[in-house]
Amino acid sequence: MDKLMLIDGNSIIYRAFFAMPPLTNSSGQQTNAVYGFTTMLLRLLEEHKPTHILVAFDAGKITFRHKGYEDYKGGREKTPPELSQQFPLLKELLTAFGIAQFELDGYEADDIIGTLSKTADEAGFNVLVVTGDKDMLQLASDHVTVGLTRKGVTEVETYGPEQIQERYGLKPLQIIDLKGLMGDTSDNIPGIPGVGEKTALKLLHQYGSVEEVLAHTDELKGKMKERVETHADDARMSKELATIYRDVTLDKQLEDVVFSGLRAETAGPALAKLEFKSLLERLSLAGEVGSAGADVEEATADVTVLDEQRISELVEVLDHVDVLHVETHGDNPHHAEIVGLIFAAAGRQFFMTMDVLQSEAGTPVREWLAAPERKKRGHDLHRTDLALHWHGIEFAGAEFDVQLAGYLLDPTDANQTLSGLAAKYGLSSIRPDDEVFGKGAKYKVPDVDVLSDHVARKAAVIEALVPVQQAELEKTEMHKLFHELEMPLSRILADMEKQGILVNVEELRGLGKEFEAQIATLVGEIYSIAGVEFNLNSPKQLGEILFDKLGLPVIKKTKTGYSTDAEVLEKLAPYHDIVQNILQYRTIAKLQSTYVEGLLKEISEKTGKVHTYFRQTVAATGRLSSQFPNLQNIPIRLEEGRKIRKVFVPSEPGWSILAADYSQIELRVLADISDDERLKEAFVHDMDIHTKTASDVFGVQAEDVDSNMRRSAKAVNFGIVYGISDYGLSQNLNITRKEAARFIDQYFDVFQGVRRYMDDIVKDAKRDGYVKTLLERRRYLPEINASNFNLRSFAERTAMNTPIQGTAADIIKLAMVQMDAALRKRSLRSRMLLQVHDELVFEVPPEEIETMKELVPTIMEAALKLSVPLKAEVSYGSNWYEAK
DNA sequence: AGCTTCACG
DNA sequence: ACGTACGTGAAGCTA
Repeated sequence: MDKLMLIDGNSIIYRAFFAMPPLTNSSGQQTNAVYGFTTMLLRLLEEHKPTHILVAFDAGKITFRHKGYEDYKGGREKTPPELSQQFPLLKELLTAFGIAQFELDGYEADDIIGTLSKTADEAGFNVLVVTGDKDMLQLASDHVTVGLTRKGVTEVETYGPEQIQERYGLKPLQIIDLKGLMGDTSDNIPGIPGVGEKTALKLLHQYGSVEEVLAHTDELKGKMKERVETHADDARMSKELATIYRDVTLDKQLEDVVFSGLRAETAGPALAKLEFKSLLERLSLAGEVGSAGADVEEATADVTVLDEQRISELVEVLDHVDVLHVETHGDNPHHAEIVGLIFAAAGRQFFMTMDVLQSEAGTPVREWLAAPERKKRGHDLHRTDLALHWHGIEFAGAEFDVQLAGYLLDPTDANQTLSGLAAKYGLSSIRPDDEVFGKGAKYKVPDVDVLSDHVARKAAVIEALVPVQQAELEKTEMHKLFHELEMPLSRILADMEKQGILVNVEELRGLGKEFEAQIATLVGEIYSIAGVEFNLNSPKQLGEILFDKLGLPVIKKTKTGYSTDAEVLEKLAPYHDIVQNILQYRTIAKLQSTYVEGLLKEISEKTGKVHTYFRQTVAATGRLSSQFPNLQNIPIRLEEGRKIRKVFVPSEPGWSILAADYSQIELRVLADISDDERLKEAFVHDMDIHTKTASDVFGVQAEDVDSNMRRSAKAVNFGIVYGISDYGLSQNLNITRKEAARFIDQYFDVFQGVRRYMDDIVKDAKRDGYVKTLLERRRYLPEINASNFNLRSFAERTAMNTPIQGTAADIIKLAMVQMDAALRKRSLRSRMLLQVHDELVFEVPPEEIETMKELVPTIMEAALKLSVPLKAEVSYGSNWYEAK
């Protein structure tokens, strides 16, 4: 049976605030009311196990009740700041718990609760209303129970019609009459002076209602008669004020308040942030994995350290390996050392070092590692794969990676280490690696007993995590995304990285020579103009020269001093010749240090190639990132830098580099998810989207769009994708905020579907606490309801941007999985080498060029069916530069 | 280690 | 009034 719990947020937090002793977190923020509220909430969850929950808050200062009676709640003390500061904390915590909350301008929490309890009652729910306010007893019915807090908030006493009868001798609705007669000083409801609970009850037991009492004043006597007659209007008005309005129009449906248990991956951190340690421990998620926690302790008790003789003990149970963990050292997985391996199998744990694995006796284990049908569960199997590969050991069959699962469950959590995951899921703790091994130069592998114990704990935690995360992935509908996209992709990425891309070193050194000469000239000129030599790479020294010595106007400041970024320098260029030289120096120096010297350092001695590492668990939107070296930011916009691309060449003679990129994928995704007719039509006809936007926004024919209009429209389109703000657009276009705001308004007037999307997605985020992509990838936005304007605005822009950027990321990932399958199926020799967000780069033998020219864009365009076509453009050449 | 700058999508 | 455009990684300087 469905059970709805409706909580009167204001009433409970108020009571909690006054009932709880002051409690402050380490940053000095008082948290006692949130703590009291949460304690009560957790107790209610355990006791009542609701399927639906809503916490209602009062909104705005003026409710419809004030319209008839201006003094309503007049006598009330102003909310103390120590309490009002706690509202945002509570709202943030509720969001993290996955509990819906709601407020509506002009209405009190009572009315929202009254309305929803009625709806739910009619829909056959059992309803529990939780409040500190006796008025709410009027809501009770056969299926609606009212819980009143007693003694602060620690206990809740529940009332149905029977209990109300027992306590007051009244029907639930007569509570309103009771209030009408006796009033309520806390809400400044007058009632009849001199009539308290006792008298009011006596009157009601005799006459039944305020109206009946007033109709029979002749039967009353003396002072009482006089009072009732003089204050008849007060009584009627008081009754009206006390009546909870049960027919508010809400855009809140019962399905919006479904509660499917505390959301473990966000509830834990949110409680930790508030420093509610005792609650963290008693939290149901700790209970949920409590037995797993015990298993961790047990599993680590028995670790067998294998040598060449004893390796057979593991070989015998290889069929039953539950978890594999390879402990590595080093940031770059291509160069990672392997400290040791641990296998959890048949309730035992087996540890070995690399020399054992690589010995003759290790052969069956190596075969097991290489067998794709032998499924592996572990942490960061992508890294494991690469590390083993460079040690001459092949790896296949990754089935469940707890790091990748942790990332999907909360992509913004930077700590996806096992130690972090263990803490988050309330498992037995793992010491941080830094502490066990030491960090940086102090890194040292400890004795084998310490080491094997440490990694055994890791294996045990992985084993405990797998079922918990699997359940969470199912609950959040991300299991398909995980098993069918991210897990397969991790193997594909590893393959691309092992393959690497060949660098023409002579060509790169040649470019380095050219840059070196240019830098020397520029530096000489700059020093001579400045009249002194200084460190050009120091923004501080450069600032002193420009602003103190040469007296140029200060355009912008940074935290630490003058800003000297390119935007500032552009504005300073007219004032002094030195500025242009500095800009040019910056450009070339960047190319030299990052792209010539940086790239040279990353070329593998073994292969002569660069083997980047695509990180699959860092970007909050679902994108990949690239490291060691970053091959996703190789210059292209300026010709000087673009030349760098010439050094990326095919690894076999006669082959070509082929690149295919999506055209306007983010705006096409926006067209699809916003369902904006105009935007969709633009893509159905494959128009130049910026020109089309300009023509629509400025109301001119497409052929009359000049370059300035197109440039503005392009900036607006970018802004839309980023989560538009007038300020951001004004900065980008160098116009005033007002003008930018006008552009945006005009844009939204034309693209009304986009406006609706932007409004709706922010609303959804405020309600759910997260946004998602077309493939159900989630991103939680805990700050979406923050009272701090900056934090909230940032979260709102993120809410707008993430579904767009994230869906585009989903699409190209799908294309990569499908591309990999197609290359295999057709036994093509072409190799996928790089992904650059909306672009895939391959090396292709000559006889496959024609095939790949067709195949790659075809697969990219069909990767996911949208309501607008996707478009991919392909080109190829003898190096990456030529593939344009 | 944190800041500033700048390369990419 | 509030002060930013979304997402990354690398290099060099400063404290």
